[in-house]
Amino acid sequence: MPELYKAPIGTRDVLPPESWRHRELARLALDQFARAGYLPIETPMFEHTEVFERGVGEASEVVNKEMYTFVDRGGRSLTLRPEGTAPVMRAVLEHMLQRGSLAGAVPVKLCYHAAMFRYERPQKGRFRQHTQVGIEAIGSESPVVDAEVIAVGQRFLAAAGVDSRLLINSIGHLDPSCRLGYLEELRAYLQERRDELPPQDRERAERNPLRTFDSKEDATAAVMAEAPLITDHLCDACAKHLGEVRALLDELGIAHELSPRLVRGLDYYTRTAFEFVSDALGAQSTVLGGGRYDGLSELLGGPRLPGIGFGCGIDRVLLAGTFDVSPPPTDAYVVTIGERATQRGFRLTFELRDAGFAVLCDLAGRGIKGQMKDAARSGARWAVIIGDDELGRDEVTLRDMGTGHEEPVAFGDVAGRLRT
RNA sequence: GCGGCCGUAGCUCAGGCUGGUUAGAGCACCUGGUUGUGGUCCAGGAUGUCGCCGGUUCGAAUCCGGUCGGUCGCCCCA
Repeated sequence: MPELYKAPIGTRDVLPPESWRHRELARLALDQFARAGYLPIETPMFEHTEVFERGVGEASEVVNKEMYTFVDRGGRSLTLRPEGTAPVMRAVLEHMLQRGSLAGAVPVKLCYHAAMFRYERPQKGRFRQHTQVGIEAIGSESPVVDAEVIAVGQRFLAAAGVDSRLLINSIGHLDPSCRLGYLEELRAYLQERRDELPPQDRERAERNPLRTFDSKEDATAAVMAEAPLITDHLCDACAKHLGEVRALLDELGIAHELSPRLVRGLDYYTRTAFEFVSDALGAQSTVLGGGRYDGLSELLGGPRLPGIGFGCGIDRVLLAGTFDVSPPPTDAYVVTIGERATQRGFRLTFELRDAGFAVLCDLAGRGIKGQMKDAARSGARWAVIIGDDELGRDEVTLRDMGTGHEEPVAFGDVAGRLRT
């Protein structure tokens, strides 16, 4: 540890001007979400570890080995949130939002912009701390909610200039007539062709058969190409639900591909699963992903409370998309010569700021030349120059930094002149 | 947790294979030319634990080992 001032592995500082893009992109997201009726919610950065163990699922990779878990001074096991859905559901249950302050709102619609933490090996588009924006709609099973959530995500990505494809699937619900029955069939199939799988995938096939579809091994892909598909084994209700979601997407003209091999890693997902993938991200192709989690509330000990939502990594959106914004322009820079002028100029700086302008002044005791240079560096449109000559006439010299043209302006008229 | 590649000024990089005087360039930065004027130009200037630790050697940025960090991929995910 030779360097004390070095960010921990997998974390990074977002510096200007990139920090400006981050901020504005998050603002764009939250604005769009708000227009669709999703209200901002802030949950703690950490939760009781059990919220994730039970909500996300102890078998999942995320909970298994990727959580930042610590014991606080009171002996409680706490975990920095690795994802946004379980904490939001926990908050909805704790405050009984569906009956309390948001009574009558069915579903309860919430959105967030928050840091997530996962102890993973860093890679392109993947960090141990990253920021997500996301929405959750809790309290309705209607396929219209699914379609709305997906469409809100699609609109956001479009606005952020991300070129992506939408993959959608249904993974059914936990019942022998649906996912459980299918899993049995899939297991039997994998057992039958076990010898054809690479060792790594054999283990996976047993532990989490659905995930075998994700393998990038050619041999495995060949086996999975002929495997039974969940889409063909959904119960009538789940199949109908998926069909209705797709019809609504068609209604909006949102292109999507049925992807029977799309599976999600977190245990709480039921029925609709979807993700938007981009080719611009290397191995981390998912830029926005989500799905329905009708069983989550009960896993947390709550009543039956269906929901659906998505999470979207804004670091990835920035990497994959074309979203860009310019930093706010500087309107004026107050240049002063001499002590009296410095005092008067300092006051003018704040008078102009109070009037709504972006105004800078020297904070380093520079001479006029240094101040002019600083003014140019700041991109200020105007230099407001004040020296003894100006003070004597109760005016300033206003210099147009673009053309170099200068004109005298009375102190009281500066704000008005800047406005033109 | 596993594997490939990489670590030289604030930034982008040369030098390294074939160890040897004060380790370079461009950009950025500072000063002066212009004692009240930037962006151009000219002249000058400052800047590096050559990632870190150890080994080989008379001598290491250069060779070797380890380590830390970055990057890309596996796993998994936003």
